[in-house]
Amino acid sequence: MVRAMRDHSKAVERLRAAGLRPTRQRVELAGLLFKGPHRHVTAESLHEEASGQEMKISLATIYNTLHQFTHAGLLRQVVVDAARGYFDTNTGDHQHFFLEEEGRLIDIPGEAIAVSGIPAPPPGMAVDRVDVVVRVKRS
Amino acid sequence: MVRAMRDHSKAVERLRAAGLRPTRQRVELAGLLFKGPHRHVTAESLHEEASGQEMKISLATIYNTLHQFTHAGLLRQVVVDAARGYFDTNTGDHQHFFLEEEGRLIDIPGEAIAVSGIPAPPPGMAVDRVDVVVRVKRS
DNA sequence: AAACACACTAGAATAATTCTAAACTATTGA
DNA sequence: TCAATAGTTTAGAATTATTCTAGTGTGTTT
Repeated sequence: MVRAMRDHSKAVERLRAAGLRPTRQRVELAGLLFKGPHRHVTAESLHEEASGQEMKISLATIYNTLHQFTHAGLLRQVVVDAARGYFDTNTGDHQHFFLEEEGRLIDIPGEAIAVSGIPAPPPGMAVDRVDVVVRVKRS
Repeated sequence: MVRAMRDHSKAVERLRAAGLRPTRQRVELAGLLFKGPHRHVTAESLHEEASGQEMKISLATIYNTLHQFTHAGLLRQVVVDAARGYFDTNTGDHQHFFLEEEGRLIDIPGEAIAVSGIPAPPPGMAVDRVDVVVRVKRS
């Protein structure tokens, strides 16, 4: 009970800090996403997970929420596969292995990897973010 | 006429070398894709271009052909944006700037950029390819 | 507790892509 | 040269992921 309260209020705080109203749906999804270790989800996978835990949240809300969380910097979107957006709870500096056959992502810590020699962006443009995807296959 | 013949037979050679039958559609698309300097296309953009030049090629064939060319190593697919696959005629070692507002790609030469410190892939897996996308925005 | 702005939802709509099955065409070998 | 055949193209339907719409519900502020 105490524990449940703590988790819940942590999610509420997190949402408030991000300028998002702590609605029931957002709090529940934040619970799933940020309770444990970092993870990668798709809208569909998160929706199934929530439904499996008797949370009543529409798929449209999952999409909205994932994008809102992303805008707020709580998630980061990783694009590896046309037509499938993965959202990562780890927004820190890191990159990914992408297992092509399985469609699965594995983190590569930011300290491990370095990209050097990026040319100056076109005039008037600034680097927003550098994504590295290391595609791997069964050998 | 002589020139046209030469271009045409180069495309045919290229396709034969890749193990693809030089059908009318494939030859025409190869003409568009490989005639000039390297370029980035989507299925839709290539279809419009072909249609604009009175080539009668269905969109389904454009999709098939882009994927066949990609398997054959004639193109490389760049994934930057969920739900939009860009195909690049430059299959050599290079990376991309992605202009987020415009949805446009700009090449970064392979010599310029270097990725170091990639950890060993999971056991039984081998690196297929490393993609770097430098996302830029108006500053 | 009322009022307001914002959020949620089901279901329709959209967009990109893939599938299907019938019609066509390049290649092969007689 | 001309079938046979194996691979290719096509229109249109189907699928998949995602976004939109507009009506209902809820958190916040006073």
